[in-house]
Amino acid sequence: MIKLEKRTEIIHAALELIAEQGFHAAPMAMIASRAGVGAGTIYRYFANKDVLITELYREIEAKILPCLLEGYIEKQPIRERFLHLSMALLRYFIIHPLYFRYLEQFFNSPYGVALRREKLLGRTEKRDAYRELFVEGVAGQVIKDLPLPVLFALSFGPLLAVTRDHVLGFIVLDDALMARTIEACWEGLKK
Amino acid sequence: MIKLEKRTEIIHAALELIAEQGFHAAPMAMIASRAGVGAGTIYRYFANKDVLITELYREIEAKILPCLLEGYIEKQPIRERFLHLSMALLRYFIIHPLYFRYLEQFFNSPYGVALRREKLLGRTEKRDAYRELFVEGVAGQVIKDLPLPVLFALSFGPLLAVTRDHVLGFIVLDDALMARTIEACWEGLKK
Amino acid sequence: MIKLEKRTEIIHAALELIAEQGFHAAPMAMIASRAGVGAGTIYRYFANKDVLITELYREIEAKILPCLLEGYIEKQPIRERFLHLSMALLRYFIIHPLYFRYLEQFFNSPYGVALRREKLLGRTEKRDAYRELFVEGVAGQVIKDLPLPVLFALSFGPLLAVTRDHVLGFIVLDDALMARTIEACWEGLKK
Amino acid sequence: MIKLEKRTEIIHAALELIAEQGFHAAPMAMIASRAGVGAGTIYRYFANKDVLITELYREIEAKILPCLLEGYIEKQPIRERFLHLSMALLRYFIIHPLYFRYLEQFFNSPYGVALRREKLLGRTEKRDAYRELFVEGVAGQVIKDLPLPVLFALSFGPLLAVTRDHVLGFIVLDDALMARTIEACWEGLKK
DNA sequence: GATGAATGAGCGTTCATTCAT
DNA sequence: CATGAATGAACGCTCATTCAT
Repeated sequence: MIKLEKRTEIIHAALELIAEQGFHAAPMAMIASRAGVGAGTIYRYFANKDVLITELYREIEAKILPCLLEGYIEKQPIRERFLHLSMALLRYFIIHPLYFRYLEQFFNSPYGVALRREKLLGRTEKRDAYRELFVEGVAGQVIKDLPLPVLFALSFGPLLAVTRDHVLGFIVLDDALMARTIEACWEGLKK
Repeated sequence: MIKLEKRTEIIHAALELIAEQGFHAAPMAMIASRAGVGAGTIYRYFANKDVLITELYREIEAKILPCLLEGYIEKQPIRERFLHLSMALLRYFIIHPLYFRYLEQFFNSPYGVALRREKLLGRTEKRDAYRELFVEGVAGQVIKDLPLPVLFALSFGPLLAVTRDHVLGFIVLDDALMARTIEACWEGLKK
Repeated sequence: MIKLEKRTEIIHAALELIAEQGFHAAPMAMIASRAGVGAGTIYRYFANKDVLITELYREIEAKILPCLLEGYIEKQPIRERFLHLSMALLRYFIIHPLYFRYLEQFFNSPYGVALRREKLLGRTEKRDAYRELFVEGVAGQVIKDLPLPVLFALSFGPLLAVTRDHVLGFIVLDDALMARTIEACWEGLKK
Repeated sequence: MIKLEKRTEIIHAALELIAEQGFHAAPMAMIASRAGVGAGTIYRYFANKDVLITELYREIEAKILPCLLEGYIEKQPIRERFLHLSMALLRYFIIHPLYFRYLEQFFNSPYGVALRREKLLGRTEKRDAYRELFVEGVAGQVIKDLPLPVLFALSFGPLLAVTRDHVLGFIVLDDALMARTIEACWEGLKK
């Protein structure tokens, strides 16, 4: 369908420009021209720039969750589940560096401020998998008895940092290094 | 000297506006008016906005390092030195939330992109204290044998994340919680 | 015939939107959607927006004239004929406030500028009824010997003003008030 | 003072463009270029286009009132006062046709809609002079006992209509014709 | 004939920077 | 030295019109 193709082109052009150069390098006219459409055309698919930016964010997020949960076995021990989720997360971002960079830009822009608040409060499903893990782990005395935000910090802090380093080319995250990094995170978490 | 006072006022106005609302809320005219100077005056102290923003960044960084090293004893065991540096870092940001928020804005803006690259490559002094620590720790088999960027990630990742959570009001970082968080980081690092 | 129905729908949609909210609230796409047709379809019936707007004006005008002349008796005295025409005019606008509001919008828009010139020069039929009246009245020394535009002003000026007040809800024009208002106009006209 | 000159130039450019061609012919860039200033400069004097348009309206209005009341004698009979005010009004518009045309454009645009409502309710000083006149005249049985809006219509309706005709060149309003026209209005008003 | 997706010129507005005073 | 008025390029967005289907 033509309609969907154009929408896809626009979303993709926005993704590339913003992920690669940041929001300041992505005026609507440039998004349009990279997408190969007229400037006004964008507004047939997105009410305004805010909506385009947020929609793109949601699309990315919607793609991540299923990947994390693929092969995820609820009955496994907490440690194994943590390793699984984290490995999946790292792999996803390594495969989709544009998504990672976009998310970084998004959360550090006025567009993402409101959403960041939500996320930090742990309202989203993706984090819910982690959240359940942490709650269960704390209750079962497997994980340190620290406030949830601190547990999140101990997990996502290093994971996102190494992903950034990989994406920027400072390190090469192969499976072995990912595994060792995640293992280190776990050692910080575990009681 | 009048000259320095104006410079200081300008820097401070920029700090407040950017830290509190982000770059998009800090046009030069607003910085000037909050600083109590004419719009053109800023250009007598800073060649352009880029320079102002970067200069402010450097000033903040220059203030942090001495604080981290205050009471820092080179001869202490690696663990103690890590705890010391990290405690000092957290305390510094808790006391100076404006600086923390500015740094976050800065690193996630076009202005900070070049510098981020530098930092990640570990060229700056502040990180050098940590760097020495890590190099020494790896050599002495006290710290995991992971690439330096990963070690940085395991340390700064959680520390900056909990600081953010504190600044945004999601948790309250008192000395005890800071200590436990840093301890957890250490457990991730140590062999 | 389908064709005529569509044309009617388009004209009617334009009438409603423009009369109720003004030209600025009536983009072609909105007219089309209210008319239940495609945006491009309008251009099969009207060469462009200008033509649509002008055509709508002409249709309204064409509807008014017969109403004014209904029951109009050429042989009656001038005063009675003036009262008749004016009463019919007021009643028409009271019954069709959308037409009245459209005409107001139209004459005060770029679209109507050219036509206004025409009208003021007295080239249109509707005014011709009045015009004959005035010419005859002046000749017969029944009406003041003033230039035609002044006589038009003394008649239409108050009539349109009270209609506007009625449509906007500032007064309620019942038959009695209409009659008294028209009578007052006549007293201004008569010798 | 340069500041005032620029402001004046901008106001004047807006007045000319809007009075002569209507709002549609007066984009900010054109106002700026006719005023001989940069596009951004207008915004140093007026917060936005709305404000410019409204400010211009207020300036015109503020100039009219004193002219109407010059030589106005409260103690004169109602008829004389009506003739005085109306003569002054007509003369003012004849001398300042641009003002007249601007006011017409203004009141028939979204900008003036709110103000029109106010005016029709008779809240403004200028009309207050007329209003007092009418109230007093009705009470003293000199003027027809009609609702105020109708009395306004019988006065302003013809006066504005003949002014328009003059400004557009359909008639030439000399003092004699003005006097006769106003006299005719009075005959419509008086008991 | 009818459609509505696509277009792009043109709008109002912002803001980093300059320069006459 | 310091100023702040002036600038104009660039932004996000609208809408009359076209044209492939």
